[in-house]
Amino acid sequence: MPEAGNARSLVMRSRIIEGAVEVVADDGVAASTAVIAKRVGVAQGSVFHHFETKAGLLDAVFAVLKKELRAAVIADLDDALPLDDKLWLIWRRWTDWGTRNPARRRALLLIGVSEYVSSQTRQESELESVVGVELFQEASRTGVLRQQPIRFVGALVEAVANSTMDMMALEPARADEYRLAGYRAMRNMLG
Amino acid sequence: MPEAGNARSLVMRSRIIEGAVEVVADDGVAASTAVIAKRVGVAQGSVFHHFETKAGLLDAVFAVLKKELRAAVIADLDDALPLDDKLWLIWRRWTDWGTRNPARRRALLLIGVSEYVSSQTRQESELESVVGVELFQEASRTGVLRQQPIRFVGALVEAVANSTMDMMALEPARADEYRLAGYRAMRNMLG
Amino acid sequence: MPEAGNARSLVMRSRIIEGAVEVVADDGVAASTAVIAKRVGVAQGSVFHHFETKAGLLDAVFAVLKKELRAAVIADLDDALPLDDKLWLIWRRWTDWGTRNPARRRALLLIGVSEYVSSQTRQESELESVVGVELFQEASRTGVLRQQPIRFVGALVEAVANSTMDMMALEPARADEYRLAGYRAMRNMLG
Amino acid sequence: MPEAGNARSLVMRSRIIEGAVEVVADDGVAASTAVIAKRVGVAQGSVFHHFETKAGLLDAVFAVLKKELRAAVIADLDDALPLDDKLWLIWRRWTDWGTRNPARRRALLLIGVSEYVSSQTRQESELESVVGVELFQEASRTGVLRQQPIRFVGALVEAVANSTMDMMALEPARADEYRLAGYRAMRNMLG
DNA sequence: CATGAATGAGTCTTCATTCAT
DNA sequence: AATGAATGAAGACTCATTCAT
Repeated sequence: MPEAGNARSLVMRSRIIEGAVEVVADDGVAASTAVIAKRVGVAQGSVFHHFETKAGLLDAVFAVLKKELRAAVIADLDDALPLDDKLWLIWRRWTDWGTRNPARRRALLLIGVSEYVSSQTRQESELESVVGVELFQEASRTGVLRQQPIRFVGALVEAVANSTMDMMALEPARADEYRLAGYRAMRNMLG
Repeated sequence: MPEAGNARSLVMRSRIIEGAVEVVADDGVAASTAVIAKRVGVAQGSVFHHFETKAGLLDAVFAVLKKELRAAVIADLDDALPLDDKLWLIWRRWTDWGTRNPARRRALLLIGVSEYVSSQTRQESELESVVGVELFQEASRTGVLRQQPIRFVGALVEAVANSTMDMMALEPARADEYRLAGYRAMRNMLG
Repeated sequence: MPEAGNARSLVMRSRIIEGAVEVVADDGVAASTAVIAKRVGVAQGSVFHHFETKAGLLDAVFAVLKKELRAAVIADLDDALPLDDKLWLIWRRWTDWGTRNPARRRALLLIGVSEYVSSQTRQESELESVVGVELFQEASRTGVLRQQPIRFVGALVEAVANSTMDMMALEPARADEYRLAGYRAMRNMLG
Repeated sequence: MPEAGNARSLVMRSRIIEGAVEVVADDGVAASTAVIAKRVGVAQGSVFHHFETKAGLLDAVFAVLKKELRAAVIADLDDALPLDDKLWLIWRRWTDWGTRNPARRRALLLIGVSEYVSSQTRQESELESVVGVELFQEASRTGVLRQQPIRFVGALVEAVANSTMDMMALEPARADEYRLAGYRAMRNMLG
């Protein structure tokens, strides 16, 4: 396991993660490490030079994708904006990310429901999300979900977002319409 | 492969399906057919007398659970009831089923996201759901989701239901509260 | 793992054990299970149908060889015989077994010093040996080893026997001479 | 490969050998070179700057330990001493070395029965032992082992010594007693 | 029909060794 | 000389599936 790792090593680590994203998106989490290695063009053993186990690799993939998604959604959010503008901006970025990175979205979903994510990573990624979710909770403060745990609100919003993105992927021609309908549904749901 | 099958054979088929439900709920879809056979108390080979492949078995499990859930939710629905009463009744039955059959719900979810479900079964189970979903669509006819495909509405409702049941399972002491909050959120979402 | 196992299965189990004996004698305990399977002419997986792990296999080999050696040495020992006649008979049978079964002797030795033998098997095989070792202890009752634990006496006798068999294997032409010299050395050692 | 090597290089070579002793004593000859390197605190690759192969390393370890044991046993032996005094002195030194260096003794034993020792090293170490063994042979000149090859005598003495040291290690409280009993047994054996 | 032994392709993982830096 | 990243050939073990009984 390279502790700090030189530049070349870090590049290789990233390449393996990217390969895993693609392969998992294609074949699910049951995809073999051999296929991942082949996709990246490295030796099988090299995968285990960078990640202790397959679980360690997929855990890292999950963490990376979560962080990436969060960054894409939250980046440079103007605090001065009205809440609704912020929510709509987040929604647009979120669904954009999903539309532009179908493989990443699919990999994130698949790994997320698998047993490959360590509870630590799951916890950390949940914690980091809090900032974004808080805005949705704020929006729900006058609705039927007031007094519900942030976890519940977050789960509901995420569920609606994912269903929306599923539709957008299914009918790209009407993607904009689905995005808006999904947003309004979510907005109404919060109350 | 017993096409129609005598009574004894059908019983065994059911027992294998039930065993698969339990094992998948415990160990995920990666559970081996050998473990399923052992749980049921039959020989490994017997599983393949009733199902051509493991995929065929899990496909059948999925179909059975979907049908069962649908039956539990839709059964004896009094057409004369006001729409909102019908929806609440459905919601209560749905979440009850999930609360009382955590293994079945988990198995249904896990198999549902796996590659073991044939597209035919997926299509059929979607078609069968239509009757129930129509009520939700009807409820959405004046809201932000009016003119959205029934598939979208259905997916949204299902997503909210599942998030609700997740919370109910997480904190059984507050299950009733989550059930109601989830229902209202769903109701608001439809508009 | 076949619980009782039918005749055919038991035969295969024995064949795998015999194959393991040969391969371990040739290549040491580091020999791969694949080579063992190939030597026997069965599929690799079949080895694990009969033995849970490689350790389980070698453990069984050890137990079988120990039991076999013991049987060959102790069988039909006339209690009426004078002690010295008994000891010499045992010695001859022991060294005969070693001479006639070089592979078995080598495998027994190699597995014995490896970490593949479970402590349970080791204990059991030690317990079973007691009967034979008691005679040597009896012979040592007037010598310098009187009052030493039977385990010590047993270890010393076994050590001398093995050194003797090593020499016999090295120079088969003088095997009889080494056998006798070894016996006398052991006899003197006991006192 | 440093042929002669400067001082620093020789030091490192020694450190690697010492690391290998410890690791082999702990984990057996199957221990990986990576673990050895880590124990020493050098890079994996560095091991192979000083030893061509793992076999080469363990071969060297074997030679070093053999030489060390021999030196500890034979050093400054007063030729004027009576034979029996010399033998007892050797015996005490031998068993002392084993008691004080359990890891070294264990490593020596484990490597000795492995396939890592080259036949050349084995031969050389046997040759060097001759000087010590000669004394035992001399002692056996009137006993049942007279006219037996020195190799046989040596093997027998070594076998008894090792069994003795095993017992000493097993019950340190009675170590002195076992040492003496083992010596007398050996002495009687030689005749 | 039921059984469970047998199969062999496939999985994750380890490790001695090489080599660019 | 020293490093440690990269390699790829094995290794132990799993498992869906087949088939003789």
